[in-house]
Amino acid sequence: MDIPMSASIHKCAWEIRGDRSLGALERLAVVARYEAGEAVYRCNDPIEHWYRVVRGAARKSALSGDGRRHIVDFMLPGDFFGFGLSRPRQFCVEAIFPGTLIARYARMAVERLADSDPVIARNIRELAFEAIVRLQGRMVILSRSKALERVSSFLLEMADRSRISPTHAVFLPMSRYDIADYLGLAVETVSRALTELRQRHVIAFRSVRQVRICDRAVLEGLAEKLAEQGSQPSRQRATALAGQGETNQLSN
Amino acid sequence: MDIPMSASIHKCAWEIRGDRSLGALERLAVVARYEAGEAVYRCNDPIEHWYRVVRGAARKSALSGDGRRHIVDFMLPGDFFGFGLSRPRQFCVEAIFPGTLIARYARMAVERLADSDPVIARNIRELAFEAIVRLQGRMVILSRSKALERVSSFLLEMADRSRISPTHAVFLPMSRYDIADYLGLAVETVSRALTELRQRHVIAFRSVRQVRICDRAVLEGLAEKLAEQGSQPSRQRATALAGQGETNQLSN
DNA sequence: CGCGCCATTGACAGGTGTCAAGAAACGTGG
DNA sequence: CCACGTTTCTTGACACCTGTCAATGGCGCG
Repeated sequence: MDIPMSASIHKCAWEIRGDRSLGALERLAVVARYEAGEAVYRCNDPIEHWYRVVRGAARKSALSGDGRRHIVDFMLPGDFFGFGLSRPRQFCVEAIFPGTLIARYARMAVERLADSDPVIARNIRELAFEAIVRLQGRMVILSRSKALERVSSFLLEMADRSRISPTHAVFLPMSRYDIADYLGLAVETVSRALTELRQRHVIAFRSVRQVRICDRAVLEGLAEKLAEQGSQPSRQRATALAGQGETNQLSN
Repeated sequence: MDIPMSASIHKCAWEIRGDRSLGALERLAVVARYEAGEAVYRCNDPIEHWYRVVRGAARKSALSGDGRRHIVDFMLPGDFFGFGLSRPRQFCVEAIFPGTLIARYARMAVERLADSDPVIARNIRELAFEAIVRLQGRMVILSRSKALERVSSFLLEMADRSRISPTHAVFLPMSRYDIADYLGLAVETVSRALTELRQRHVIAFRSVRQVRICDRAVLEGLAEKLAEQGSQPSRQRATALAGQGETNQLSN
C-alpha cells in the first residue's frame, strides 16, 4: 500500500506555498492510500509520524463517554496533521473520501532535520502558529450560539480552504453527520440551516455535496465576522491573591 | 513601568518545568505591570513581542460584529501567549487582575535565538504543540451542548491549571461575565449552573471567586471525559472528485 | 429490485437566552 | 467606621431555539 512519493506530487504540493526550502523534508515522505472510513491513526497510538493530506480528505475526531462523537478538524489536501512530540494521540484520524492519499514523515527524522536546519525549524513553527490561529478562530465560531451562524461560518471556511474559482461550487467531502459533529449541532439542525440558506437564495446545491455560494455578503453577515476594533474595558473584577501556581502554555 | 526581570522570578518560573535550557531566553525578558482591564496588546497590532504571565491573570478576547465578546483563552501564571510570526494580532489581551506582571520577549530576538539554538527551537515547538492539544480539547468542550457540562469542564480545567492542593479552594480570577464569554453561555446560565453544582454539594464557595471541589468524581462525570477507545467507523459517504486545492495547516 | 445509509422535514418537549428585578460585594468618600 | 453608588452576582418568568423522536424520500450498491 505504501508508495514512495512521486516527484510530481511533492513538487506540486510545495509550489503552492512557493516554499522550496522544505524540499528536504519532502524527501522523507511516504504516501499511503486509504479508503473511506479507514483509520490513519487511532487514539492512544504513540506518535511516530507526522502527516500531510495529498488528495482526498480526513477527519480528526474523539468520542465522549456518552458515545457522542466530536470532530475536531477536517483535513484537506495540503494540510499537515498529527504533529506532536511525546504524549500519545488524543484523537483518531480517518479518511472520509475513497482513495485518499496521505503522506507520512517519520517523526524522529523530521526532528533531526529541524535540529540541523533552522529554516525548516522556523517553517514548522510557522505551521504550528498558523494552526493555533485557525483553532482559535474556530473556537470563536463554536462559542457563537446560533446554528445559522455556525453553518454559515463552516461554509465560508470550506470555501476559503478549497481554492476554487468563486463562481464554482464548493465540494463538501464530509457527510451531514460529520458537519454536525464538527459544529456541535444535531444533524437535523444542520439540514434545516442549509435548507433555510437555500430558500433564502444565499446558497444553491449542484448536488447534495456541492454547494455554490450565491450571496457571499449575506453569508458573511450571518457568520458575523469579527469586529476590527481594539478593546472594550467594560467588565472587571478581582478579589484575592494572585500567582498561585505555574502552568506552561502558549497561544497567539 | 517596565522593570528588568529579577533573577528570582525568572528562575522560579522555569524551575517548575525543570527546564534549564531556556535560561538564555529568559535573559530577554522585560516585565511590566498591568492593572485590571489594562491592555497588553490590541487587535491588529503588529507582532513585536511574545509574552508570559508572571503573576496575576489575563484574558484573550475578540469582539463580534454584533458587539458580543468572545474570550478565547485565559492566561495564568507561567502561560506563554502572543506567539506568531508575521500577521497582525487577531485578538486583544487584557489583564484581569490588579497588579498583573507580564514578561515580554522581543520577537526578533527570540527567533534569532531559536535559529541558533536547536534546543530552544525544539522547546518552542513543544510549547506550540501543547497549545494545539489544549485548544483542541477546549474545542471538544465547546461543542458539547449542555451548560452543566461546560461549567464542570471549566472548573476542572481551572483546578488543573492552578496548581494547588486538592483540598484547597480554586481561585477564579475572572468574573462570571468572563466565564460566560469563555464558555459561550449567558451569564445567568453560568450562575444557575454554579448554583446547581453548589446545591448538589459538588462544589462549595469560600467566597464568590473561590471554589472548593467537594466531589471531583461527580464533576468529572458531568464534564464527560473523553472515551479512551480507538475508532468507530460508522457513518461514511462521499460523492464526487477530490483534491481540488491545497491549504497548509497543521494539528495534532 | 431491494436494502442500507444518507438527507430532509415535521411535531414536540426541554434547555438556554433574554428581560427584569433584587441581593451581595466592592470602592469611595465622608 | 459607616454610608453610599456602582458593579457583580443571583434568581425568576417567559419566549425561542435546538435536540430528540419519528417518518419519508433519495441515492448508491449489491
